[in-house]
Amino acid sequence: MLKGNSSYIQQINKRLVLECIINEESISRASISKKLSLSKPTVSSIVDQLLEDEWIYETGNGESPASGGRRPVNLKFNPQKGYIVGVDIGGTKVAIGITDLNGKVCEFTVFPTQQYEGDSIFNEIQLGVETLKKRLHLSDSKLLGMGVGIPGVINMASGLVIEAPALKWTNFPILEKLKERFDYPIFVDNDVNISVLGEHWKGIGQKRDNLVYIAIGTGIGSGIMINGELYRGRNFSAGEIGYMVTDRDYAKNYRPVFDGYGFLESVASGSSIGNELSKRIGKRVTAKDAFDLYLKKDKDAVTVIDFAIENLSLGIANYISILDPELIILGGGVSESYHVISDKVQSIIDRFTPKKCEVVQTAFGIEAGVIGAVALFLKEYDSIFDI
Amino acid sequence: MLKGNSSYIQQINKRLVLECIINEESISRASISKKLSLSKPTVSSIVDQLLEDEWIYETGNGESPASGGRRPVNLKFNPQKGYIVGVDIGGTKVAIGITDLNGKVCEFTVFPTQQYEGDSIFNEIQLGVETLKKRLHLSDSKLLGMGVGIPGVINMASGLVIEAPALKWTNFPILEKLKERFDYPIFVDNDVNISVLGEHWKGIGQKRDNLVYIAIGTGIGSGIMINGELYRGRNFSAGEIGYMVTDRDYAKNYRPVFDGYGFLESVASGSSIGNELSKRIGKRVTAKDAFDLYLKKDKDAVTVIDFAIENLSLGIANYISILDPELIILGGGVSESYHVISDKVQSIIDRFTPKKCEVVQTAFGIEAGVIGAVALFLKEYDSIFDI
DNA sequence: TATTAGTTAGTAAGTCTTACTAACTAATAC
DNA sequence: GTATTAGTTAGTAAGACTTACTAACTAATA
Repeated sequence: MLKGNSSYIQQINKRLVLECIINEESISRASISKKLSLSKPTVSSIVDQLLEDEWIYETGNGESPASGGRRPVNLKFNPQKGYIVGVDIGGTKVAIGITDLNGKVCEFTVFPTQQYEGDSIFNEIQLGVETLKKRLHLSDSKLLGMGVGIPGVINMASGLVIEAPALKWTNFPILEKLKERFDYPIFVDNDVNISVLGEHWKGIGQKRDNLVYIAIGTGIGSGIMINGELYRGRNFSAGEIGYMVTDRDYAKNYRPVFDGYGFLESVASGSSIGNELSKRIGKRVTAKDAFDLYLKKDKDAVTVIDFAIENLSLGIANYISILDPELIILGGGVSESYHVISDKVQSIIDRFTPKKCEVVQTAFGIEAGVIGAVALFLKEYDSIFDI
Repeated sequence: MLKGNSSYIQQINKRLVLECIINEESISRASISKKLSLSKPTVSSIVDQLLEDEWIYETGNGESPASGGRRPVNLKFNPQKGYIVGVDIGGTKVAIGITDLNGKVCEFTVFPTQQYEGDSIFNEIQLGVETLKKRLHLSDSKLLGMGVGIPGVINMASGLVIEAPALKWTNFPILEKLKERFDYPIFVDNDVNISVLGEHWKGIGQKRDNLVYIAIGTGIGSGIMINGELYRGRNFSAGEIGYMVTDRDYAKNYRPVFDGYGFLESVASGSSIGNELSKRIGKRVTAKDAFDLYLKKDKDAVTVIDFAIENLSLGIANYISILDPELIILGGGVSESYHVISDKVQSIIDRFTPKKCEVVQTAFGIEAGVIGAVALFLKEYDSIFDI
C-alpha cells in the first residue's frame, strides 16, 4: 500500500472525476460534485487540469432546470487524447491495430506468420505499425504505448516468452526485441489473457468482473478475470484448462505428444477432432469438416464429436464448480461451431454444476486480439485513465 | 474507490505504521520513518495516537549504534488491545474460542451439535461465549466482535445460510439469530472459506497469497484465496470441488443422493469410501477402518481406496491446472490419513499438471475452525488493524 | 577521567499541498 | 422581481513535509 500525501489525494480524485466523465455521455461540474461528494471548487480545479491536458473538452451548455438557475457547461471525455497499438501474434497470422481510448479500432492490418527467424517478424510488425501511424497522421506523442498477445506462457516481470510452441519460442526475450524497435511502454501477455481483458472492456463481458474466456482451437486455453483484475497464477500458468482430466480411465493411456499439451486438448481441441476423425475414415478432414459431417449425422463424426463434447462440457462444468464465475465466453476456431453443440454442452453443464452459469460465444471478430492487446496495455499502464 | 482527503491519508499512513510495528519484533520511530519513507514528525504524530489508543506500547530503549547517537525507544504491538470470538459450527460439534490479535487462542470450549431446533444451539453458543469471557475477565469493550464458520452456502450480504445440509438449514437467518444475542459486529462464512483464511493468517499458508484449502470429510469442499483475499464467486459457490467430474464414463450413471452433493464427493469423500467398502465386504466400516485395511493390503479396501485416490488426485490436479496456486492445503477427516496415500496422489498430480504445486496437510488441530473464524472477522472488520 | 567532535533520535515551528466552507457573481425560469 | 442553480474566489482546516533545534549517545583525544 502506498503511503498517503497530498499529491496522492489529488491523483485519486482526478481518476474519480475522469471516470465519472467517461461513464456519462456528458456531465457538468455541479453534477460531478454531487455524484462524487467532492466540493464544487475541488471539482472545478480538477476539471481545469483535465481540460488543460485535453483528457476532456467542453461541449456547450446544457439546460437549466425548471426551478431556474444557471445553465451547466457540458463536459465530455476525449477518446482521441491518446492512441494505443495492439498486436496479436498467432500461429498463423499477426494482427496489428491502433485504437483510441474508447477501444475504437481506427486502423487495422494483418499478415501471415511466416517461419522467419524470430527477428524478421518484429521488423514486419514495426513496418505495420509505421504504416498504420501514417494512415492516421499520428504524432509520436499521441501514441501511449503497445500491448501484445502471444499464444504461450509469458513471464511479465522478466519480459520473456517462457514457451510458445506454436511460434517455436522458448525463453525468448520478446520485450527486448520490441523495445529495440519501439520506444514507448510495452506490455506482453498470453493471448487468452488478453482475450478476457478485451471481453471485459469492450466485449460481451462488459459490466461484469468475474469472467472466464476459453479458447478452443488447435489447443485449449483460458483466461481468468477475478474482481476486475486478470488472474495469472503463481507461475503465470493459471487457466491451463487444456490440461484438465475429465475421463479418469481414458487418461490412464494418455501420453502428451509434446510438452505443453494436456489431456483435454488431446480429446477436445479442433486439431484432435480433425485428427481422430481422419484416422477413423481414412481421409484427411479438418475440424470444420467434422462438424459438417456431424450435422449430416455421419456415424464416425457423431462418435468422435460427442466424445469431445462430453469431455469439453465436463471441463467447462468443472470450471464453473471451482470458480463460480459470472460468465464463460468461448472463442477460438471450434467455438464458431458452438451453435451446433450448445444444447448438448449446456445440458451436461447443468447436470454437473451446483449453480447455473451462462456460457456464450464471443461476439468479437477478427479484431478481437487487437482490442484485447490494447486492453492489456490500458490495464497495466499507470495513468489517470484506467479501464 | 474512496475519494481522497486528509483524514483518508492519515488512515492510510496509520495502517502502514501499525503494520510495520506488527511485522517487527520491536522497532523505533526513526526506523519506521526510514522503512516507510514518511517524515519523522509524521511518524511521531501517528505513534502518539497509536500509544494513546493502546495499539502499541513502549518497551524501554534500544542500543545506539557504534557511530554514536541517541538510543531509540522501542515500540511493540499490543495483541491484548482487543479480543475476538471465533465460532466453528460443524455437523457433529461446535467449537468456540476467544483469541487475541495475534491469533493466540486464550480460551476454548467445544460441545456436541445436537439436533435442537436451530435456536437452542444459539443459546448454547451464548452461554459458551459468556463462560469464556468470565474465564478471561474480559470487559465488553475489549471484545471487538465475532466470526462464525458454517458448513454450507452463505450469502454474506443478506446474512442468510442459503443451504447447510449437515445442519438441515435452508434460507436460515443466522445473522439475525446471532445479533439477537450478541451486540458486537458479526461475520459469517462457509467453513472451508474460514479455513483458508486461518491457514493464511496463522497456518501453513503464511506469507503466501494464493492458496487453496480442500476439506475432505463427509463432503468435499474448498476455500480459495487469491491475492490475499478470499474469493467467493458470483453466487458464493466458488470452490465446490465436490462437484468436479473426473471420470466421464462413470459419471454417466451418477445420480446425486441429495441436493448439494457432487460427483467427486460421491466417489472420494470419507463417507462414500466407508459406504462403498461396507457394501463390498458386507460389514459396516468407517473410512478410517478402510484406510487401516488398505495398509494391510485388503483387496477390497485397495480397490475402493485406489479408485477414490485416482479421482481425488485428478480433482486436485485439475485445480492446479486452473488456478496455479502457491500451495494446496488438505484438511478434514480423510486428510488425517494423507500420509498413507500422499505418494500416489503426488504422482498423479505431477503427471497431469503443467506446473508443480506443493500439496500439504494442514498442521492445525482442533482449534483450526476458531482461528479461521477469527481470521474471517479480522479480514472483514473495518479497522486500522488488518491481517 | 574529563572534554570535545560527530552522529542519531525525537521534537518544535513554519511551510506546502489539497480539499473544504463561506460568500459571491453570473445566468436562468417562473 | 424573486428564487434557484452553476461556477468562481477568498479564506480555513488537515495532514505531511522541511528546516532547525534539543537531547542523548559514542569515539577520539588530552
